[in-house]
Amino acid sequence: MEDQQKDITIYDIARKLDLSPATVSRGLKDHPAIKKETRKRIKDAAMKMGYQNNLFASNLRTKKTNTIGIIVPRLNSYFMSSVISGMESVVNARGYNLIISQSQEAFEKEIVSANTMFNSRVDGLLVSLAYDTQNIDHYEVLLKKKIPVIFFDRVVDHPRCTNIVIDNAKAGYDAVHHLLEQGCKRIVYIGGNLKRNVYADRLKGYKLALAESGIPFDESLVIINTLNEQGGQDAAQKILEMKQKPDGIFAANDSSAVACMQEMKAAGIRIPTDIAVVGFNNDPISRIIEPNLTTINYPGYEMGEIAATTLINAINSAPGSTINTLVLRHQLIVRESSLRR
Amino acid sequence: MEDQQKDITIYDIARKLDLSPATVSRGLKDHPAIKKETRKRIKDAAMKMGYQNNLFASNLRTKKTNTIGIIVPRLNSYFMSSVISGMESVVNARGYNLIISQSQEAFEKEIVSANTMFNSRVDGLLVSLAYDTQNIDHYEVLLKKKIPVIFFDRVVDHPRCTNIVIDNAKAGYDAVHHLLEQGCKRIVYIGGNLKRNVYADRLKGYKLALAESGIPFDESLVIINTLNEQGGQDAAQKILEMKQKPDGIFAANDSSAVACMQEMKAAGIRIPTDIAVVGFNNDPISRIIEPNLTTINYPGYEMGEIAATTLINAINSAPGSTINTLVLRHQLIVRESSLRR
DNA sequence: GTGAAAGCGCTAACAT
DNA sequence: ATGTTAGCGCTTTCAC
Repeated sequence: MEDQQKDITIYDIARKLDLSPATVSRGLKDHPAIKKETRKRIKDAAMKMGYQNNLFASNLRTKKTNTIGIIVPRLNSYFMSSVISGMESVVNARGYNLIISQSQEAFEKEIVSANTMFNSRVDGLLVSLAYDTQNIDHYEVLLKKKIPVIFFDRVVDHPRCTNIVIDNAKAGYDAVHHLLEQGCKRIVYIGGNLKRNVYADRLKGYKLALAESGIPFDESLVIINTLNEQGGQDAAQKILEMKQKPDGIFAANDSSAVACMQEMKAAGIRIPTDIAVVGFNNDPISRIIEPNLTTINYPGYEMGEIAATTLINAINSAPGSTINTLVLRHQLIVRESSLRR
Repeated sequence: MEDQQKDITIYDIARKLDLSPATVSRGLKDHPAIKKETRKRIKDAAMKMGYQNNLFASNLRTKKTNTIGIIVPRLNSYFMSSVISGMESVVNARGYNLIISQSQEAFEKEIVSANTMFNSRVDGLLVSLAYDTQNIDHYEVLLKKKIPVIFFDRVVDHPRCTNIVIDNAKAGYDAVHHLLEQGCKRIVYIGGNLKRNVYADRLKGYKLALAESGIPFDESLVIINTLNEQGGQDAAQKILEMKQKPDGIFAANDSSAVACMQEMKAAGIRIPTDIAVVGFNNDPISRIIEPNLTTINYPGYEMGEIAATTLINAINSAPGSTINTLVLRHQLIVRESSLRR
């Protein structure tokens, strides 16, 4: 009997304390117009009676939800977990809730997720685009209502959205420049859909580094796929079948780099002697594979923190945030997989 | 000007169609009492006017939120991502939303998360306990309101909660039995806090397998720590310092097993010749480490699906769900790290 | 410093 | 088959 009781409301507290609901509401919120002592009485009573703020009622009134949405391609990478972790830490500290949705790397599902977020009336949205997202019309409905949308990692230019990224072109350049320094002449790039800035920009860096060394760009050395384990294996297959063997690989993520290395090792290729390899992300697996994988450190946790902070600032300041792009620092981490001298 | 317009409500639709708000509300919900044709008119108008259901208003009325909460220790493991993925798939299909919170393996933070979930008025809660959670009093407030709570993986017995697990004792037995078959005589167990069923039960299985082979249990072969990378390294250190070297290791997760292997390899120990190793979870890293790690396959995705389905059933059927424990199938996967004959 | 009253948008019991 | 009405619990303007 004593479970399933009705919820305590501010009316119950008001009655008990012989105050008006309005005063109770104010007292609970530490409104300065209420006497300190009254405030204390109210809070004590609320505590004792097991009062619990009804978010739906207040959201209905105030039209703020204190909820932030996140749409990511997938949760299952070390990078993404770090990002989410960073977001959670700032969001919680600022009193917001988080709802997370996975697009499963699919455009269609991303649209559904965006609508769900809209219907849940999130105060703001953090997005990393799916692999094959074609356009971002599905975010217009939020933007039209001045709900800020911030893109991170896999971003797209939009006049009203801030982007949080690393300098992918520079990172790609750093990776390939390093391979060239190690004496590589024929370097394969394994990347994802070039619609995604991260893969396109890393390719730009690749090209720039080659150009700088006077090496002509060779289309046939660019392999595009989904960059998962299967993708890495497929890439290895392609490389093994090349008539003119490459001597370096720059892969746009560590999972594909590792899968590719395993396949090549199984085929008797020595790394780095025959082929030097550089990955991307500094995933823990880069320190498990043998030889340990040279990679680009990607500050996921910090990216999450910054994206969330920027979003909350945008939510709380009326005018369209003026920051266009925020670029975090990356770093080449050299390990054995690429060391040839 | 045309952005930031006021939301369209059922009143707007009612006025436009010369109907009552009640009829519109019913029409939108496909209430059978409304003429098919009227329903269509209502829906068309809603679509055209850009109507969007206000969840707060309906939640306030109905006291159902269509939201399910998840509390997990951490998001950053392959296992957890798989579980969440499985949950998301069924939850979405059934029209529920998901809110996810990480306890960061800390009791204190788990309490906060539980309260947040309660305040968000989730319809049900899926929980895997933090490393050092002492008791589950913080879920009583939900249970008292008949909000179903289901534990998965790291569970605890409670008369009103269903548990979704694998048979950890049997899995531990399988792992150790396999090591014994391979000729191991002194087997180390690396596990986590024995307050957690998963680690306690795996230890039980370990003991049982030893007992069966007539090998006396040796307390000094049990290493308890946090099972992360650091934990694995620490365990390796301890093992290297043992006067009487063990010839087998059963680690309660793959990350610690892998970190331990790396440390031992660096110290010149040969695996499996000097020491055979078995891990737990079938994390992708088990196929990256060399030699590939023998492990227990843990069906994370399925566990997520089943936990979510069970929860939704509990939400929709008034009486206390009668299922107490649901046990999924596990499987020993033998790879090179343990093969000595 | 506190109270009265209206209304956020929706639903459901009760009419008709 | 549709309409009337009341109310979910909270916030906030205006009054005192």
